[in-house]
Amino acid sequence: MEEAKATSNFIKKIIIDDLESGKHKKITTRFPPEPNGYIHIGHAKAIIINFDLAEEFGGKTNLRFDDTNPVKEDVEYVESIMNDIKWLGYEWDSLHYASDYFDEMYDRAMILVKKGLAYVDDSTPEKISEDRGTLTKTGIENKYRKRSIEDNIDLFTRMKNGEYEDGSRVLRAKIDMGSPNINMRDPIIYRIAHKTHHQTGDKWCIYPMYDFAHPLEDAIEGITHSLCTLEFEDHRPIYDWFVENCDMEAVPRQIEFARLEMTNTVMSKRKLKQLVDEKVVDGWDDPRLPTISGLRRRGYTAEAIKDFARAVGVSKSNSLIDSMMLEHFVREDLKLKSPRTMAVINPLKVTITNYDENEFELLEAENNQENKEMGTRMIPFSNEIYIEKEDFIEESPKKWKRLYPGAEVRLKHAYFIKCNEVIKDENGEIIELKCTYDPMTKSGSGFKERKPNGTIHWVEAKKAVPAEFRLYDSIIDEDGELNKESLVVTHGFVEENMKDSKPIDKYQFFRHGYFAVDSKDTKEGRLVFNRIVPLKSSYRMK
RNA sequence: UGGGGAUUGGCCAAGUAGGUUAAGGCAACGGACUUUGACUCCGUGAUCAUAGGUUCAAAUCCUGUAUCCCCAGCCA
Repeated sequence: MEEAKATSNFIKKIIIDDLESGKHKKITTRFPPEPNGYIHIGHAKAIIINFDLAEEFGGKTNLRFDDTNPVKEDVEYVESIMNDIKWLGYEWDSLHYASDYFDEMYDRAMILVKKGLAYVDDSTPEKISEDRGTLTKTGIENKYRKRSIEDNIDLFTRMKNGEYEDGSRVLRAKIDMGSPNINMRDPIIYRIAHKTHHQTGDKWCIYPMYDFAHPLEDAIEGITHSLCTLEFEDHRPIYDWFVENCDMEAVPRQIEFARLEMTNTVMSKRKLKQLVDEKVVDGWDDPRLPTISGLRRRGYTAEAIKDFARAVGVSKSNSLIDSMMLEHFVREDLKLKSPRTMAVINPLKVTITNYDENEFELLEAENNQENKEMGTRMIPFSNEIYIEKEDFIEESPKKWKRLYPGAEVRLKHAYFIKCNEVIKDENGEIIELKCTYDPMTKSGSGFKERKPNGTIHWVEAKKAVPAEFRLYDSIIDEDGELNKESLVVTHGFVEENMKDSKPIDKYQFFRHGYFAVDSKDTKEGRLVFNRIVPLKSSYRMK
């Protein structure tokens, strides 16, 4: 499709400025996830912005795992993140780990110590917090702040050598305890954690904090434009302070933008992890989650996600995107790519009384009327078929365009049928319809003498293949509570020729929307379909 | 009684060295078409948070006010 590149935005203007002024010849961006969970569509937005920007201006983009806190991280996550980025269709210029720079970071911290710009603080966490002051109360300097450079060199070296307990000491930057920006009140730059790191093993027992590590990582890699989300605006002064005082040659520039928020879903890693850990969902790739792996399993395409992110744009205002927008781009992308096929997700048996029960015929059906290149297929027809329960009603409302007693409708790709008799069980449930068909009305015959009361889909009963259908709804409702009906499962039938469908194959089922074969639960002889998105307003009665 | 951001139609979002009827997308609502109530096609909405000011002229400049978001992890 003719999607527009990201609309013009403030980040582009900054880049163009920096390029035109000669500040940079090439730009370099980076995507710096912490490997502490699976990435979601919000991360995808950041990935797309970073890669698209670099591509548009002839630069490059690095992937860097910001693994400065071994307590929360795991290799499982680094693998899933790489996999998801590739699936989105991006290739990073080079791969890095913040932990690759631990030696250099330590040396740079020592530069700070030697300049008298960092000190070892022996205070308890509680004391540090107390001395930091509050939003309206200024912070106060403690006695450790006055330690000599020699003592600090010695103490910091011992910290690194593992002579102290976790939490007993920290290294702090000496900036300004009286700053109105709390983040500048002598931020902690190293903490002690005797914990095995997933990349560096037991080499280190002190780990750098984000505020210190991130600007150095960017500078070391020669990142020119370091994009992050709005909550880091307050951190920009620290970012610049470390780049300058650690004598970094390269001077990266931090630019903040609003994170993606969407209606009816959960976009916080913490909450997603909770849903996974408490087994409320199937795993990080549950089709109801906005994780990349969940969206992929559900059947969303990378193209659709990219088109969506580009359409949403980039700005600095906190916004809540209507998830209808995402659904739109998924339908748009699938429209010409997926075959239209018939599936009955809530079957009602129909016997065609004037069709010979020993007879059998094959009808030609187009795979996609909007994309003739997809060709045609042959589908069986006989005296026994299934139609959708919802397509029959005993008392027809005014604008009902489907079947009811006495009415005639077209079976898609086949004949007109007319309902003559309704069969119910002892509970009054409709279990079968007796209909007659009109051979004159065969699809493609050009029959025009009568107009049917609509067109409905069906599958031939004797050869139909059983399948399970999973219909998803928002994981949370309007009140932000967990939606207990976020998954509805039904059992029905699909066309015979779909029995060899492969996981992730996508189809449009008439009136029900787009479906993908589930990649986890579809096994030999068992077909499971995830509904990707419903068709727009498909069942609404005007 | 701190600091940093934001505020353009229901949801996003262009537009900011002031100057014709304030782009576009999503949603909604009409109508046409239709062998999917889909698709497609046509049509419909804002004076730019608010109050003043500067100007021949302001969403764009100035001043005040309101509302929302972020910051007091040895998380990122």
